[in-house]
Amino acid sequence: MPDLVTIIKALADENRLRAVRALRGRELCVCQITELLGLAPSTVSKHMAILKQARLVEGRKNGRWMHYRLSSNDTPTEARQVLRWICGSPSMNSHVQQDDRRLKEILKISPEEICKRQREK
Amino acid sequence: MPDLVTIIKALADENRLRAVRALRGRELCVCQITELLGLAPSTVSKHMAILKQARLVEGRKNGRWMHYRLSSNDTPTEARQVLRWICGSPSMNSHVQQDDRRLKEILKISPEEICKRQREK
DNA sequence: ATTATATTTCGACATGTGGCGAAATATAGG
DNA sequence: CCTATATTTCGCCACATGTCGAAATATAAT
Repeated sequence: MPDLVTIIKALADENRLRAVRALRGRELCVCQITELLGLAPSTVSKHMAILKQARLVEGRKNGRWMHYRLSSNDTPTEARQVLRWICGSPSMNSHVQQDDRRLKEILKISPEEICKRQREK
Repeated sequence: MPDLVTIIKALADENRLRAVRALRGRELCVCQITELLGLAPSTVSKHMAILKQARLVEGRKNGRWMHYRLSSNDTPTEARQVLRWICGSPSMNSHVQQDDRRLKEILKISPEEICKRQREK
């Protein structure tokens, strides 16, 4: 249903690309992505909605937490191809290596702890 | 040199996508693309400049005519992959089939004739 | 040289987009 | 039921982007 332009527009933003890349091989909840990108939760929520509308990611609600993952079966062929392309692309942008490192740290602590810290700021 | 975001942003526009698709397997001059897209020449020129900066197309000047083609050797790997993807994607947008038809008509007449007609409007 | 003309650059404008904070929503836990 | 809280929606703002027409540029033709 979402055509090629919708998919490409969804990916034509640095932060959304970083989010997509962070979702390789795992689910992340909004607060984790927020922590990685350093944006307001409302902004991250909007970004994820755009990715979801393009069928690039899927959401799964678990209690108060919303988990996002790269979409799999449901995905149009175009989207799946481009996801492989983006996740495989080594020189995506200047954040790649730093994001990988930061994400490793983020995954060490629980989402609860992340939210708590974010509240305190 | 142009990173992934630059390339994707260059493609995140309906008219630029149509232009790229029209360039499969052939060169086109600005007036031909202008005729296809139905935009002002200055607008088309700007679009082509954006595609060129992302190294998705190359320009060749021949007299007063500027010919654009999909870039080949010079292209970064990312760009070449995504070009294949876009040109191969069947359900790109609602214009695909109509564009293919119109382009066939446009190629029948000479660029000189196209420019003449455009001047008269 | 002067004129014609294909393209690009420039200036202006309307619209789209990314960002935040505040308010709304939904759910867990007392 | 009431409070706490993770996320989303809404309203707003600054800035980017697509578009055009006019002016500038470069080249062909007379």
